[in-house]
Amino acid sequence: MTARPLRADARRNREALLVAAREAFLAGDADAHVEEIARRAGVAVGTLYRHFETREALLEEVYRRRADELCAAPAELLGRHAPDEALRRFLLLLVEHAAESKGMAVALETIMARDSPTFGDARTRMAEALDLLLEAGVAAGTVRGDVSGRTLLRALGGICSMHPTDGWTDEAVRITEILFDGLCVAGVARGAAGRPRSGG
Amino acid sequence: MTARPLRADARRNREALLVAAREAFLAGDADAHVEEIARRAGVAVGTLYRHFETREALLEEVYRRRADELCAAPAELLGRHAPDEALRRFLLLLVEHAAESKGMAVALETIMARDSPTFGDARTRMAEALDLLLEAGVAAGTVRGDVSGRTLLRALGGICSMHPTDGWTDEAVRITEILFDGLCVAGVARGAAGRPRSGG
DNA sequence: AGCACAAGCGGAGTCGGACTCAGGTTATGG
DNA sequence: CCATAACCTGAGTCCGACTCCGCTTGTGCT
Repeated sequence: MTARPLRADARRNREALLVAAREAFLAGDADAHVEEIARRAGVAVGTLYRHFETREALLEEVYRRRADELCAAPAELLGRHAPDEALRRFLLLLVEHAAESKGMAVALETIMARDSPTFGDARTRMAEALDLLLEAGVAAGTVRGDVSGRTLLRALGGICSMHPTDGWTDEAVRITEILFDGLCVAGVARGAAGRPRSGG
Repeated sequence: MTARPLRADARRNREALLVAAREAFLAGDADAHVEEIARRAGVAVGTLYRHFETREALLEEVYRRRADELCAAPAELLGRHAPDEALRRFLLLLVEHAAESKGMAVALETIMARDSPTFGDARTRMAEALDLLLEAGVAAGTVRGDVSGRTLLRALGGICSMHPTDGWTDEAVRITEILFDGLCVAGVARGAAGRPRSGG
């Protein structure tokens, strides 16, 4: 149980592997070969497997770290905005991140969509981040209380499972706004972004 | 160019392969082995590969056929309901299909999410089916015109990338209703869920 | 500094699953 | 009922994830 600290070289290698993997995965090559990642990190595959159970475990660690970075946002947003606005901004933040980095899109998609228990951790953190926002909104009476962060996450996952067609970002943002509006309690919805409901 | 008709035995084998693959894939085992599928169809792998370029090509054909079945629904729904109601029913139809069959969920997810050009065809048909409904709604003035079938498809894909947790269906239906409400033009939205839209 | 040794590392080798191809089999048109 | 092209088979190839064990090295102790 008592995990003694890693030896210095081991810690360095572990970090190098994560950096290499992050480069490969977040750069969009979700099926980069382990051999290649190990080579980039300057170690052999054996070393990679000493640090990560499987290829997928490495993938998860990379995505989990990325998710953690994003999960810091809600608390900060809540400090600066009303709950519903904070929620809106966070949703758009995720979508925009996905738009600008194919890797992030794959990451979001993977974390949210996959069945594998492996991603449960990242998924849970992400869902909790959303719950934080949703609950604040419910407490303020501006957001409906019958949708869980987890469910919302799935819808976002779908939206983010993108492929950079021209104009994708616009549509993704639009449908995210629709989703957001639906989450707001009727009549209390903010009018912020000046989004005219276009007729047709 | 002029494809002469398949020999009788070849046609039979091809069909048997599709049946076997459908059983495997739609039953939820999205990574069934080719060997197994061939065995179930009573042929050898070589035969499988004579009919389908790759494993993924077979997968696609199965999913494409399934998608075609579902794509027949919109036209029929439009004949019996107002456009917005038809749209709503179709969205819920997809979600419910996904709920009752893990395989269909995987199918929807795969068709909608994957980057591979392989699924472009099925994706396009599905998007067109949605476009049909959206356009009818726009013409009737009840549905907004700034969201494409393709985009909607993605959001649904996310919602459907489910894993049968208890209560999933309820949440999926709920978030789909939210999405639907958002698609309706303000003030004209049907009253079903009792959630009048705020003017934006 | 020097030593003991557990932690760590390298990389050839195993294993499993998608895919191929040479040779036998069979539908089909004449 | 023959010729032949289409078809089928399944052992073998290829390739990528993962393993294993002998060698190397950081670390704690004297």
